Amino acid sequence: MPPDLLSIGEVADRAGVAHSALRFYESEGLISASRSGGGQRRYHRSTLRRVAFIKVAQRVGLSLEEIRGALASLPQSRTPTKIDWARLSAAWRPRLDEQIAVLQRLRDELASCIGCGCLSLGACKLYNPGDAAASLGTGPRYLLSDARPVEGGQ
Amino acid sequence: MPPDLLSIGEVADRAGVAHSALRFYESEGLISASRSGGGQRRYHRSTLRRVAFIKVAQRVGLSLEEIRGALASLPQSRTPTKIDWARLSAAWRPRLDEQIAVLQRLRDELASCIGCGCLSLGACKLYNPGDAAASLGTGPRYLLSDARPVEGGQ
DNA sequence: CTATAACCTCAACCTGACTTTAAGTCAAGG
DNA sequence: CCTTGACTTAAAGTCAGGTTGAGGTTATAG
Repeated sequence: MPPDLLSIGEVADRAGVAHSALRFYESEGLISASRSGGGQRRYHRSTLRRVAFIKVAQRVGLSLEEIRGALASLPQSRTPTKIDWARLSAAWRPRLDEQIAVLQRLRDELASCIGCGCLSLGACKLYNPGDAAASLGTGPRYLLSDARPVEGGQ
Repeated sequence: MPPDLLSIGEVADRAGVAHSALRFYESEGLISASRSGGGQRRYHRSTLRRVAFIKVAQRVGLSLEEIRGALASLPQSRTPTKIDWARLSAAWRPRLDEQIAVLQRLRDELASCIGCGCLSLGACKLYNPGDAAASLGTGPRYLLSDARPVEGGQ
């Protein structure tokens, strides 16, 4: 194996994603790889960080398409630096703030609604369509499973 | 039309959901309807509240399966009262609290990570797998679109 | 009585993020 | 050389939460 190049199995193990996911990311233009003589994928070490970025971005709620856009804004001419990555992830902050605010609003509405006992289509804010921030997306929701205790700030 | 019974179009209009969604909910056992002589659906008025409940529960992040479970705990012998509905939705509060806490933790980790500049697979909490509360689910995410301003508590 | 709007069923399709399967190839140890 | 595990491709499958379409029926206004 050429120096400093990783097989798909190594990247999968180290980054904690499935082989199939790496191939899928490649097909979606999120990562890339050179090939060995026999046609096997060989990843640059920086791919590890790229994949890690993808995973964190997903936690924040970005779609793969948005992540692709973010990754495309990285410099192509050189391996991205810490500063490049920090710039990208700093952009997530307002997004998280907004997600939190949406949930807090919902919680508050729920509290006042249970308090007043209305729960009616006409009068109740909860039933008010128009807050299109409603959906948390389709698909399986493991949102609340296995949430880690706070265990003290970093 | 028999008194106090609603057609699917009326329910769809008043509850703000598509006809197809109502049929789908019925197929999933979330709502039910009697039939007219010609086989058209006739909904009891309480179906409006039931559908409203489904929509709010979805905002909170419950799957249709969970919602079906919650609805199944309602009394079958009588039309549910405000108190019945309030009891169900009160159970959402801790769930929302937890969702908010998860996002706040993520935001805090992000902040410290940008501050320290690490963003590395080994050292960075952000890249730490094990917080399985990661996913917000697959599918389209309109989480942040059209978030309503707070406009004063109810 | 007729036009037409509203309704019916059933099957197929959609999105997103992957995983699974089938059938075959490559790499490394013994 | 042979075996075994890691790898290759392409296509199909999965899940949730519906939507869309075809082909046909019912309800109601005029």
